[in-house]
Amino acid sequence: MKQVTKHVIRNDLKRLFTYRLCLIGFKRKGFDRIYSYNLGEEAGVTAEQVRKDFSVFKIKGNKKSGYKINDLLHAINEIFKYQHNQHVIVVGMGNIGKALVQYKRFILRKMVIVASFDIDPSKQSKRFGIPVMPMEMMGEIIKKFHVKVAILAVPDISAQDTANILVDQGITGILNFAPVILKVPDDIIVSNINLCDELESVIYYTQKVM
Amino acid sequence: MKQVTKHVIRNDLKRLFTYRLCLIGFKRKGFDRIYSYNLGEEAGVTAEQVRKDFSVFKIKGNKKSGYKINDLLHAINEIFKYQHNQHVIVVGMGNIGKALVQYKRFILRKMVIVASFDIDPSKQSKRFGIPVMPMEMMGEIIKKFHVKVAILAVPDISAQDTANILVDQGITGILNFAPVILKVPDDIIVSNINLCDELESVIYYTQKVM
DNA sequence: TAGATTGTTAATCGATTAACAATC
DNA sequence: TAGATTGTTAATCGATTAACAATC
Repeated sequence: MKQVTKHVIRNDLKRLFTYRLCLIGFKRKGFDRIYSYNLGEEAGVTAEQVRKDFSVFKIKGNKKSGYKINDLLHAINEIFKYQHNQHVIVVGMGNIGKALVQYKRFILRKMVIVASFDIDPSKQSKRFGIPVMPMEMMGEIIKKFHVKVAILAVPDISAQDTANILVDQGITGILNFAPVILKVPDDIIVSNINLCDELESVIYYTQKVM
Repeated sequence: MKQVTKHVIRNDLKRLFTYRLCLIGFKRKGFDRIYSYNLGEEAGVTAEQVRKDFSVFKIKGNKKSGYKINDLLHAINEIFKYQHNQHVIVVGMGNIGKALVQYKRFILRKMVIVASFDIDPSKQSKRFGIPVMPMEMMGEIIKKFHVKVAILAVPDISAQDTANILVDQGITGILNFAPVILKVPDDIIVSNINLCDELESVIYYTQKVM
């Protein structure tokens, strides 16, 4: 029943995020329209890739004058509109957890952290804009705020146990910072961020003579 | 001259990190030897993938009795040995920067943060085990500690300017947390971690009926 | 209209998986 | 030895790129 999940961000979705970032940049610089060639160059992909991606997501341009930046931004936001104002919880208030509850950009992207949890009672007294609660209150909060997604930032030894609790309480998506391959039912989405792996990779490539 | 870089973690390298994690787990459970099948199952890939990866990195097993866990761990560590005890700096001491300088796991993986930097003088008085210095001292520290890799955690508006300074000072690898596509010379390694994109992706897939 | 760009289909490229000989 | 597993080559699959007709 429990199964290893693989890594979820599809490449085309990731590129869509990148395009949005670039489009906001172009707009800020005063551009109104854009060609697949310009956007591709900025985003670090080919023009064909850009057109192909838009084609997959049914985003249309104009055969002569390219794409209107506002239309593209609107179309991309439309793809993600159901994700807006979703409630998220953070479990584990160590260094990473604390940073994430205070991370301003989630709000700008309309993702709302409603509560955080930690087993350590001394952390529960502290406040970072949102309350830090004991683990026992998780079920109640998940129900109250219809939370579907949790950020898991507990120590690696307790990661699997905590993930099991989250799934039992109705969480269907986990952004996991613990360096552990979580085993969850296969309808649960897990995405892993391993900061050590990321940093070590960069070091690896800088050391490597290419 | 300046060029957009793409995303650096090669899939096989990423899997190597995953294998290491799994192997440590197996070892802890008392295992001594392992088959490609077991490791694949634990890591969420096929047995063929495991054998292929080991083949690429010239890691040998035994045709009857599989792989010795200690040999595998040793071989994987050998691949990354030149990365050990590399010095790293953190630029930007906001939420993310602060969390990273206090992140214990980097040390366990033999990556050493030697200093951090922030333009805000009020942050420079604070200490998190390592000193927070004014940006002007960056060149000196980079030279003194032979730093090649920087973690970039400044606000998005200053990310490109800061990256330019880093490259000028001799940094060749950047782990970038700012939601910006950095333009750097093409011999510079850039890896991007975009926390909003990661969280939004998880939400996207949980909302999507599949 | 002529030229340039999109949108889509076909070709290519790379990565994963299958097959199987080698061999412990 | 017989059976099982590795290691590598070939086949498949999927993603990216090229080509080009449609069209503004």
